[in-house]
Amino acid sequence: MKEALQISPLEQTVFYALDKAIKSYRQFAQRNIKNNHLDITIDQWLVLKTIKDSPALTQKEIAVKVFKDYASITRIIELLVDRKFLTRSFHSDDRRRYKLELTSTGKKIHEKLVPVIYSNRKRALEGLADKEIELFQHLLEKVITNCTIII
Amino acid sequence: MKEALQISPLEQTVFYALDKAIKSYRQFAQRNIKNNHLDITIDQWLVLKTIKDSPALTQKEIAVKVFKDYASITRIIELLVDRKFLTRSFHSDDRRRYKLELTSTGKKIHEKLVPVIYSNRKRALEGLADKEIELFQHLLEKVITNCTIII
DNA sequence: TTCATTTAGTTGATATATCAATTATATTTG
DNA sequence: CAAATATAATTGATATATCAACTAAATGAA
Repeated sequence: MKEALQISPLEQTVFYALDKAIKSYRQFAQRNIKNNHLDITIDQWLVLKTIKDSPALTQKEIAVKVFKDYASITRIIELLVDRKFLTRSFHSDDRRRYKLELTSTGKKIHEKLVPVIYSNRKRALEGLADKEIELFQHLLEKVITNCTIII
Repeated sequence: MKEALQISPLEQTVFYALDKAIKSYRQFAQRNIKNNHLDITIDQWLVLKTIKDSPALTQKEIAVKVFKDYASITRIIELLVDRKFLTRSFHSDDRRRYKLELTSTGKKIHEKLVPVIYSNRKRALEGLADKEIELFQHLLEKVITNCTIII
């Protein structure tokens, strides 16, 4: 009996669930941010937070850290500057680089976002035991490794 | 002792790993598609496959099935038609709808993609036991549920 | 010191995501 | 039947992802 290579229905595949899970979380998180009258996207928040935590990073290093493309970082930073959350000035040592600093508005919105993000994460993981969360993270990292191996 | 609400470093959060996992998989899968000289995006493939499996769906139903926005489906279908993978004609019963059909080129590329996708999924899950995959899926669905609850 | 190379970042083109507004057709209701 | 409403799909605007080509500054070697 010959068997054709079968692709299972989308709904049954892990990667469909993976895609759906991160999208659901993003929609959920963005909705909560909006409901708190904070006008910023999740990706902008990620970059803002990264700069706050590590002000000395280059844009490339930021990109690696948040797992985004260099070009995306350029554009997100542009928007953050437009929205007055960031200032960009030349770096004293290396004129190819920029010095990025949060404005007081930037610091304020960061501060207001912290509890929202915190609660988002908590609610999204509700009902999972600590052990399960640990395992979850482990499984995700396994997939990341599998997909990143250079052959 | 007062304790500030602490947001852990990105690298340690589940949602960072979740985002990174699906992005890694997508990059991995897209690279393999390209290496097999198949010129199609993953999202286009998803929509093409869905139409092949369920030719009677409306675009809205397709959107729900692949967890994408209606507008995105319109545009992806537009591209699939441009690339001659699909034909679009009016539906006989309801003139608001379209009848979508794979062309022979569309069927061919679908057929060629099946083993590639199959191998992508397999390789991305290498080293995970069946039980672990099951649990993985279960955890993902839990997150999806948590983020989807309407309050 | 000059030229090649590397590094930091930008820009353009195309694909996708999201939200809101809009069009065209069907359906329901008074 | 006519008006109101619902449904299928599109369109415009803006944000992000990806890839390739490009600019400018720094570094390194001859």
